[in-house]
Amino acid sequence: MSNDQNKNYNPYNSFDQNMGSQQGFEFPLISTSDDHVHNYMNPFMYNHQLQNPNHDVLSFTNSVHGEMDQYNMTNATNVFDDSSFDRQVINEAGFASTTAAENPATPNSTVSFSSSEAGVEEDSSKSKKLGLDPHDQELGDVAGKSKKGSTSKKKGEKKQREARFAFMTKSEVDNLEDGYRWRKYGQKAVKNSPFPRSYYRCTSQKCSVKKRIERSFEDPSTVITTYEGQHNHHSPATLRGSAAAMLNPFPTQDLIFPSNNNNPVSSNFYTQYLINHGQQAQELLPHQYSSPLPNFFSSS
DNA sequence: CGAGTTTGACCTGCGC
DNA sequence: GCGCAGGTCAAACTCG
Repeated sequence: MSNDQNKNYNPYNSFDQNMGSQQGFEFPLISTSDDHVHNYMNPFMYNHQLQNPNHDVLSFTNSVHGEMDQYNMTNATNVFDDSSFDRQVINEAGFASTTAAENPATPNSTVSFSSSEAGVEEDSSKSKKLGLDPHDQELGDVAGKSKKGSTSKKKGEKKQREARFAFMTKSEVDNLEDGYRWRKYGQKAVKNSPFPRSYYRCTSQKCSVKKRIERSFEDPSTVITTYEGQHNHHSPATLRGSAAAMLNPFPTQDLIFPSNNNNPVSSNFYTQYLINHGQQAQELLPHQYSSPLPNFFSSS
């Protein structure tokens, strides 16, 4: 994909054309019309993950770095204000991400969405255009590199990226409770945004999971959280008896997914999950999202 | 006193 | 090569 093409690339278009119809699902949020602009790849990720368990999940929600226009996501605020959108917990999106991260078939994960699939470029320079940064090519080197400049990466070696998953929540609180303990290790001002980006690492030893939290400059009430890597341990909250935290590595509060009143099933992750697992859909409160337990949540 | 946060310096990659 | 931006380090600091 050329730069110009990349610039105008809309993942929703691509998915709609290349993936959605093939898989027999309807995802009403995958739309490029101004009235249905969504910064959620989650149903995409979810469905894609079901069909392609070997693929990592990436989200385009990194495109907050002044690049939203490229994806026609400028109406994010309207999305959140739209009463036709449901609010659901992250479970489904979470396991969609974690499936790839924990799938033993992918010891060294690679970028999932090639241009032939969804138009996501693996090339680091193009990734940057998408709001992805080249540092994310790195895998496993938790500390990155020493301050002295030494690096575990040999010269010319291509860094590999940890599985990443980003999503947006509408919340006054930046750091959403997700059952894990995090240590903040940095904060940076974000270009073109009045809101800083905070960097967190999982406090558990030998766990390389990181997350970044920043507020959308377009919708200050929206928090963008990006998880990177996979926990190699259970949630500390497990020990405290939090069922939700046991099963869900992602925040359970106020996560927003678009829904479609005309087709609530297709837009409901949980329901879709149940359907795909031959179970009856039912309404659940966030704290009830404890069953079924996706087996890929269990640590190996 | 340990755990977590703050913050300026440093490192790296990329575009020009 | 230089400047910029993102990401990380680590000493100093805060808090319970």
